[in-house]
Amino acid sequence: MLMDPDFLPRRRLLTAIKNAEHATQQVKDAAVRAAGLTMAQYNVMILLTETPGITSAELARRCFVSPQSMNETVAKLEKAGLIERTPHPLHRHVRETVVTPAGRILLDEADDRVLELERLLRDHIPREQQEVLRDLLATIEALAHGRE
Amino acid sequence: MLMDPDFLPRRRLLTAIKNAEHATQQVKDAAVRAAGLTMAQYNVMILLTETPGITSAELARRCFVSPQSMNETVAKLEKAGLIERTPHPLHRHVRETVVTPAGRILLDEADDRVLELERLLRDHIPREQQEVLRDLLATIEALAHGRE
DNA sequence: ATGTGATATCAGGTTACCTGATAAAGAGCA
DNA sequence: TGCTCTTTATCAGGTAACCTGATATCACAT
Repeated sequence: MLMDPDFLPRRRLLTAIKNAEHATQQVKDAAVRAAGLTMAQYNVMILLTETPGITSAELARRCFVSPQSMNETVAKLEKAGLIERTPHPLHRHVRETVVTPAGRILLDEADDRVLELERLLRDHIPREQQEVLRDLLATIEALAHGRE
Repeated sequence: MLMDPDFLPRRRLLTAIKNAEHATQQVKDAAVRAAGLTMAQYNVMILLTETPGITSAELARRCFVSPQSMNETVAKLEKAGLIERTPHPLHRHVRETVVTPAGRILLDEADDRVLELERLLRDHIPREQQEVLRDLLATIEALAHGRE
């Protein structure tokens, strides 16, 4: 059963995306782990830095994981004192989540190393190409989400 | 502690890559799971289709995982009858791995659905842009691998 | 013949997911 | 008021995919 050679795995956009992501993920993982965090924890804290005070349920939605899964990550971060969860003034069983100063220190340590990679990429890719890449990846993300 | 707004998470190439990969991965995962395979199994079988007869150790190297980890995946595929491992004629404790006809059927079933996504992407991205994207992602992969 | 290196594989452990089941509280409505 | 619907949070149990460490085996070069 012959396959169109233009659709062989090594010619696929999906393969190129997976490979690039996997390679960058490995570097990020080492950076994050060096600060004593896991990737899941790092991702949550990054989100909390951008939009402080969101709930665990909201974090789950933004990360496209189940609330239960996010709850696990958040519970571990809380026990480690890296985030704080305070009851919402109106809706008391809802808990607003923020990064603590201690968490911020670890996050910065991890993110500094991640940013080294980001800068490396930008130093090797012309600015206009960076825009093209961002656009293409956003298009792809949207197309994929439309398939779920 | 203020951050250069151009390096905020939502402006990062690394974020764009992660998001696109995650979205496509979800679709692929559903496709693969519908055929009764896991992503790890699918990836191994795809590699075996491109280069039949390679060893578990070689598969591990190409997937950037430990030999032990790959051994697990391969053992499960073998037990399910989806791959076959025959002793190398010269080096008898080395086992050459190939996809069985039964495995091929499941793989094709999974890959048909994955190719639907690949085609969707290509239908929405001009051909020249596809080349640009492949090049950029290959560059990024190489840069990241250089950092390990 | 002997040590080096590669392959294979067992054992044990972690992380990040998942589904299912509950509890608790606010929101909308009869 | 009381009742149902939805959302949030969380416990319990389970799985896939990784990891490190320890062994056994065998080819090969010194």
